[in-house]
Order: sequence, then structure tokens, then C-alpha cells
Amino acid sequence: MNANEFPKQYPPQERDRHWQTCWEDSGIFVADAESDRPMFSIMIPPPNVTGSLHLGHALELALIDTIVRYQRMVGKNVLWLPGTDHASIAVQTILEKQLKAEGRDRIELGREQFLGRAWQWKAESGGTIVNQIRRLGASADWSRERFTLDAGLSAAVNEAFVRLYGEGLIYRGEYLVNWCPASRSAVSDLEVDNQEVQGSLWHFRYPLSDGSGYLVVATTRPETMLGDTAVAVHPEDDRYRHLIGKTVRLPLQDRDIPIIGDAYVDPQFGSGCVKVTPAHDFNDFEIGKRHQLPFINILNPDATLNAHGGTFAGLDRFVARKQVVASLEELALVERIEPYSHSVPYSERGKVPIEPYLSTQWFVNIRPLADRALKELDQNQSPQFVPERWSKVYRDWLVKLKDWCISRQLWWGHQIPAWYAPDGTMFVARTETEARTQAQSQFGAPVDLVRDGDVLDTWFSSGLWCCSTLGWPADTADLGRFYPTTLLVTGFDIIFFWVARMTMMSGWLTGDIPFGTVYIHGLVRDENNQKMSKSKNNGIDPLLLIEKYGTDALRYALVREVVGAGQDIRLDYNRKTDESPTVEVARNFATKLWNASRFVLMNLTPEGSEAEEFVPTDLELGDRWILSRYHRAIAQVRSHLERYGLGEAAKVLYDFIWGDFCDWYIELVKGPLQGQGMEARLAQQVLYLVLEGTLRLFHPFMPHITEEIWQILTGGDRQNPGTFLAVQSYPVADEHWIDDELEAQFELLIAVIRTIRNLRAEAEIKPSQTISVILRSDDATVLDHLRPTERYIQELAKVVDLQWVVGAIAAPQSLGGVAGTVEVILPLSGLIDIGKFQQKLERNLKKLDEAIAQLDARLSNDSYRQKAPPEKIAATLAEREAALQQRQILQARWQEFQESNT
RNA sequence: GGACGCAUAGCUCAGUGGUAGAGCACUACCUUGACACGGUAGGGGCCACAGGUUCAAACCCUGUUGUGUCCA
Repeated sequence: MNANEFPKQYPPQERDRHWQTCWEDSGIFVADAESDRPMFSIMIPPPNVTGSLHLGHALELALIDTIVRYQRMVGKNVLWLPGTDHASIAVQTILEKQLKAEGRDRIELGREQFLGRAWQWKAESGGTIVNQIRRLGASADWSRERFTLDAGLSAAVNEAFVRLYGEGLIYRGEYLVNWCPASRSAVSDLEVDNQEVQGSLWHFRYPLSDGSGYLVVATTRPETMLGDTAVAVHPEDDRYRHLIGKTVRLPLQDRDIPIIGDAYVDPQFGSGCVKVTPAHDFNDFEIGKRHQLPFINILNPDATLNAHGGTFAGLDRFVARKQVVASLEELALVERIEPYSHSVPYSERGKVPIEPYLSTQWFVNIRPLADRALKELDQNQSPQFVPERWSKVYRDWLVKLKDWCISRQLWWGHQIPAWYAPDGTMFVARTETEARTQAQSQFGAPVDLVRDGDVLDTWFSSGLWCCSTLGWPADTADLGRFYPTTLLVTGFDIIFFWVARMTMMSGWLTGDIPFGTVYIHGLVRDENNQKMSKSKNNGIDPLLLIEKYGTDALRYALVREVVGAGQDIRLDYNRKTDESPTVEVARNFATKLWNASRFVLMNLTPEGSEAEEFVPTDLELGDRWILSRYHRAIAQVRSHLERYGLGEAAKVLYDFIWGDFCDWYIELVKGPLQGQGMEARLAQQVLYLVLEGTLRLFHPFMPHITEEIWQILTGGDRQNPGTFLAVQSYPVADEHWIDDELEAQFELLIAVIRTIRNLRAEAEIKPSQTISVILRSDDATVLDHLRPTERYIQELAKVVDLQWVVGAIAAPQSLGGVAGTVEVILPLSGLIDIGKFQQKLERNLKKLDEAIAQLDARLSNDSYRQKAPPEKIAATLAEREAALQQRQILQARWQEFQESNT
């Protein structure tokens, strides 16, 4: 191997893309609908086509890809289906901005031309996020990539609509909806963001029609008074009860409106009188229905006032607000204005206040669908949430869910499959032809049909994602093989938006909850623990981090942070330098693995015969130890991954690779590798075996670097590899290698080496200088256990003369420490600072005294003796015994210093 | 107002009943033929507070405070 082939650092900028291309071109991620191996299927939560990759995506995709690669390596027939959604409002907003810049608008352009432009835009810009997803190393099946507006998925949407309509679960009618004046469309409850706003509460006087006085009403939206059709009081309110049935003269509009009694009114709030605007307030809408009041809509779709606004017609709602107040002030009808903090609904997309707006819309009668999903949850625990607590959030929402407004007054999206005859008769059908047939049989002759102009909420199609992407409603091989899917990975913020809509819709239509398990992850927060958002402009660009540290480092950094129960994760980040300590740690770890591999490759035989069948005979202690640690790591990693403990698994690997393999095993075999004998041969074989297996074990977390090393290690053709690490089998733990006793023996060995190193540092002995050491114990068996590791102590602590002593020994002029119950004595060859060392001894003695005192207190407690389990008591006694021995050893050492000093 | 989290070393966080851990940062030493993106050693914590359960609590229960998120 030459140094050019294996530089000191892995070059991600050169190699990451290479492997991404190789993997994708080779087709190894294409799922097999014919295979009858156990399957594992998962759908990408489709990102918005207008989007670009942010860290939230990066986290989600890293988690999914790690799981997917693991499942593939354990032998499952894996489908990971990628794709995007069409994002009605977002795309339409972009296009309308473009048109505006050209001095045009969509109405002028017409629906067909507008959609032509939209598709053109999608062809040009829609691939951005998909290509960014590839750069994360996502092992998705790109041959099955889907888009929610594809022909197949659109047909699924029509099918779903027609079926639900046929079952009476979709209806159309005139209702008050949340209206976004910016996009001039209805939006759903979920797209409304309530914000606390410092506003005013205006108190107006409404004169009684008979001239006998006035009533005071209060409002936060003065302009709506133009649409008032009543004043309501509580029916039991003695102050006003006698007025019920009379009328007030509505100022500015000069019309008489009734005073009504309704228990909704809170007599304690304000004056106890409320103005009622049934067409512009959700509560008033209900009151209006109860009392058969007129519904006067005073707004145009863009929130300017219409003809019902009287002299204020044509004004924007906020201008009208000021002018209404001014006019009422002129009439001396403003009682008072008080500062008032209240919550205002904002449109999530349009960023402007929502208006409750009376219009004809389509709705899903959600109760039967939600009840079915609830039944699945309560009776079958389906879907299973990880962490479990999110199922409560999901459940609570299903319980209080209201009907879902699914029509949008937009063009980009799935146009509602409903047609109207000239007399208004409606035909809901899968296709226009089907609608015509229906119309013809109804009217006995062909009639002109006009299609409903609205499109469906994007989430309507997303709700079918798990089945429509597989071909539903057709009974395809993919649908049979991969539906319902195994797992959904997503953020808690879209449990309502998406998870619930999928369980309700796909569950209703296919009879199966679309996924077995829902793994909920937290949000990625910025360095100040703030949620990343466009408005705060505090996003961190994952591609920048990939450029700087490599794909694997970013992936590993994100996955490793996800420990515990779906907590949010915080990413350290320096905005001036674009550096992130968290990702840097991951990059350093990648480099560590790289260099350990470099060491192994430099020490293998040129012909690579290590790859031959491994015959474990006459292994050294160290070899057996690393094999024990290796198999233990495999068992732990697998067990964590099986229950989606990705961060825990990532941590086990970090500790094994860095702590066990690099810090100890590689150091242990440096000696044997110098020789030419059997020892060297065995070390080479074990190095090869453990490294090769570790690469497989670690591959799901850092796919690129492990693939690169593995190809070199196994002698693959780097330019045109026929086989990939990505499709090798995942290591299986062999219990018979796991040896608790041996690992305990090594713990003592490591403690002895650390004690010697510590004493060397105390004595300021140069690292290169060799020394003599005495290991002493009263217990011969302890030393017997340690003696086979003599060579390791000599090499790793630079000891030339190592003596083993059972029983007492006089060792004046020496430093001493204790590891377990073994006394480590370091005879002094020169002058050292005895005072400093003695202080250190005293510190250690004090610690031991405290520990012993605690143990004594526990042991002298009668109830402890009676109630604690016997094995715990035995352990405590043993611990006390060890502490006493340690204390004795250090005390003797301290004594000697005292004596030699005096 | 309701629900759900979180509070452990200077920082970011692990830790499911037996007396406290990692990484970063810090200090000292080391350019040793895998790696300075590194090695060795070291210092640093009344586990937010108050009660309770228990032989034993960072861990279980109750309350308080602080903090965050979601829903009204």
C-alpha cells in the first residue's frame, strides 16, 4: 500500500459522491416485489418540491437511512420509496410572484397556461431537494420515485374522493371557513397560527331604536360592525332582559337589528352586550344559526370591503377599521378604547391575519374516519408510537377533531372531480367521461358540464401517500408486497398534519393502518436552542456542513445526538466560521477509524491472505479480549437498533472503535506485529477480522467512509466495484466469544497500566524512558491472573524490569499506587518532589476513608442486613474489603515516606 | 387554562434503585513509523428545591421553582 492511496485523512469531497453514484447506478437499492424474503418498507415523508434541504430533513433522512441500511444488511427485502409533494399554496405563491414581476396575473393567463408554467417550473426547479437528498447518501429506490401530482397518484386522489363522497363522507356547503386573503383561498384549521397581539378593545354605543338610550358593545375588529345583524345579551341578565325583542339602530348602516337573548353571552365580560356578526365570526355564526339571523358578508376575497360595506366599500379591512372608528367618534358613539392583548389567527403560508369567511367549500366528514383510527389505536395499538408517549398526542387530537375543509381556491393541485350541469346538478366522478355518462343518464341527453374550479388540500393527497405510491387503488405487486409499510419516521410537528390524515384516509380506504410503527424524532435547534425558521433566518445549511466535514460526519453527528426519548437536539454552530464542534467530533471520529484502518492495512501481508478462513487457535489473551469486546458490541448495537435506539448504538460503536480497538488492541499488537512468527500472523488475522466486521457494523451510520475502506481492505476494484459493503450481511454476535472473566482480567490490566503511567507522570519521568516496576500483592492468585499479561504491561507502560512479589516487601525510596488489590511500586532512580507525592497519597487516602465510612455505615445498619438481597450485601462486603486493602497499601507507602523524611 | 417534556461537570448531553459518566473546553507533558482531526496523565459535580416511599433515591411518588413545546 502506498501513502498516496491512503492519505492521513479520508477525503469526503472526492469520495462521497463517487460512492453515491456507484450505489445508485448499480441498482442495489431497488426493491424486489417478487422476492419472498421478509420485507421492510418505508416511505419518505415527502418534502415540498419548492423546498431545499434543511437540517430537519438531514436529521430525518440520516435516521431513516441508518435504519434502512441496517435492515438491508440483516437480509430484509427493503423498499425505501422517495418522492416529493406538490405544495399547492407554496408553488402557486412562487408563480404568482413571478407573474407579478412581469406585470401580469394568473387570471389573465388562464388556468391552462398557468398550469403549463407550473409544470415547467417543476421541471426546472423541482429537482433541487431530491438531488440534495442524494448527497446525504440516502439509499432510496429512485426507480420508484413519486410525485403527488403524478398521473397514478392523481387517479388515486380521484378514487378516494369519489369513494368517500359516495359514502357520504365528503360534502359541499356554505360555511364559515378560515380564509387567507393573501392566497385568496380557504385553509384548514391546522394552517392557522394563533399569535398573541397587543391590540385594542373598542367600546361602541348602539342607540336603541326607540330613542330610550343605548347599549355598549365591545369588539377587537370594529369594521365587522358593518355586518352586524343583532346584539346579544344573556337571557338571565337583569340589566338587559327587558330589552330582548326590541331593536337597536346600527350606526353607519342605519338599519334596525334585534336584541336577542343567548346563553353564550358572558354577563361578566365587558358591558354584558355583544355585537353579533354571523358572517365574520365563528361564535356569532352559531348564534346566527340559532336565531335565524341574516348573514351579511361584507368582505371581498382579498379582504377589501364589498358593497355591503356601504360607504366603506372598496377599502382594505384595516383602513376600513380606522375609518369606522373615526366615523363613530364623529358621531360620539365611542364609549372608550382600552389596550387589549388577544390572539389573532394568522395564515401560516400567507403570513397575514385570517378572516372567518362565508363561502361554499368541500369538507370531509371526519368523525367516522377518526373513530376508525381511534379504534385501531385503542384495540390494536396501531400504529405503535416510538416513543410511546406520542400516542396520547395523536389520540387527543383524533378525539376532538372537527370536519376538514379540503377545497382550496387555487389552480396548482388536484382539481376536485365534480362537474355541474347548467341547472346546477352535481356529478362526482373519477373522470370527465364518467361524469358525462352520469349526466346523460340523469337528463336523458348529453349536457354541458363545468368542472369545479377548486383544488384539494395538498394533505388530501399526502394522506394517501403510503398506498398511492405503490399503485393503489390497483392491486399491484408492489402494493401486495410492501403495504402496509413497516415504519414511518417523522417529526412530532406533523403528527396532526400527516400521520393522522394517513391513518384516517389510507386506513379507511385500504382497511389497513398504513404503517406498523411511527418513530417520532425531535427538532434540530440552533446554537441558542432556538427553533430554526425562515423568519428568524437562523437556519444552518446542511450542505455547508457536508462540504466542510463530509456527509458521514454530519449524519453521525445528528444520529448520535438522538439519545433518549425523542428529545430535540441542539447543534453547536459558529456563524462566523461555519464551524460546528458537534460535527467536528464526528469528523474526528471518522478520521480515527480511517487511521486505524490505515494501520491495519500497513500491517497486513502483501498478498492479503488474512482474508482467508479464520482459524481461532492459540490466540493471545489480547486477541481473545478484542474478540470478546467485538462480539459484545455487535450484540449491543443490534439490540439498540432493533428498538430504534440509534443514538445508543452510535455511542456503543464510538466507544468500541475508539476506546477498545484503537486505544488498547492496536497498541497491544504493535509488539507481536514486529516479529515474524505465529504471533504476528494471528494479530494480522484478528486485525483483519475485527476491522472488516466493524466496517459492516458501522456502515449504516457512516456509509461512505466504511465503503471506501472496505473496498480497499477486501481488494475490490475501486473504480468499478461489483460488490458493495452496502449489501454485505450484518455481523452476528457469537456468544461463545464473550468472556466476562477475561474482560475483568483486562480491566485490572488496564488499571495497572494506568497506575504505572500515573506514577510516571507524578515522578516526571520522560515518556520515552524505560523503568522498573514491582507488582505486589498478598494474594498470589491475583498476581497469577495478571502474570500472563506481563508483556502488555511492559510494552504499554515502558517497563523493562517487572518484578512480581507475593507478601511483604521493603521498598524505601519508591513511589507507590494501587490498582484493584495490586500494589504498584516504582523504585526511584532520582530525586523527585516527595512532598507533592505525599499530598497526592493523602488525597487518595481521604477518598478511601470516605468510601469506607459510607460502606461501614451501610453495613452496620440492621435493616440493611435484614432486607437487602444477600448478593448485594456480599458485593458491599467485597467492596469494603478491597477498599481496606487499598487503604492499607497506600497507608504503608505514606508511612515509609514519613519515616524516611524524619 | 389544559397536555407533554426538560433541569446532572464551564458547555452539550448520557445515566430504569446500590452512592457519578462521555465529548468539548481547561492544565501539564509528548512531533513515539496508524492518527496533532492525535497520545498520556490531571483538575472539575450537595445530580434545581422541598417533602415522601425504601435498608438504600440522580433514578420511584407528591409538591414548588425555572424553562421549553403543543393545544385552547
